[in-house]
Amino acid sequence: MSRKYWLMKSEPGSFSFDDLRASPGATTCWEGVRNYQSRNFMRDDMKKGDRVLFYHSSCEEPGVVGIAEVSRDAYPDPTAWDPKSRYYDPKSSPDVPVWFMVDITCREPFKRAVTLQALKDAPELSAMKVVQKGQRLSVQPVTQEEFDRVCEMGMKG
DNA sequence: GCCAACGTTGGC
DNA sequence: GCCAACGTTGGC
Repeated sequence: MSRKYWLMKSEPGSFSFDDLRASPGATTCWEGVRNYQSRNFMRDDMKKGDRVLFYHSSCEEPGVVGIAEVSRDAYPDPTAWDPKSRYYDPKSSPDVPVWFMVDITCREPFKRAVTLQALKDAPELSAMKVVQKGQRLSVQPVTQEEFDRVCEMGMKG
């Protein structure tokens, strides 16, 4: 089974790529996704070893800032059944979990962020969901070609 | 802060 | 099953 490629959004004000690097083992659980399509991608299609473009959203300069890797297959998100969590959702329970998460681990920061504008300016990336208007998925698939191209852009001096 | 686009909810 | 109301996302 071949490796797959993803883009995952995070607001740097709540969890940035630097936060990921500073986490124990440079690893975090991707808690709090409460969208069915994004959940399905994580639960059904993401596998350990898949590569991730880490994207900063809702910030001064939105864009891809580094590479991460899926380090654990999907498992139930326990914040969904914690009434004190901001991600609490009474639809989910330990017996019948509704929401799932994966773990991701930092691989490599980009030398230079690949801004949303730069993504939009690259004709070969025009099919990426992140450049399309009204596309709000926080977890989205990208092709290997798109992944490689974004890495190239982020790694050039 | 604004607002367009989208997803979810709930009345009917 | 329809659809209006509402909440959220996220760029600007």
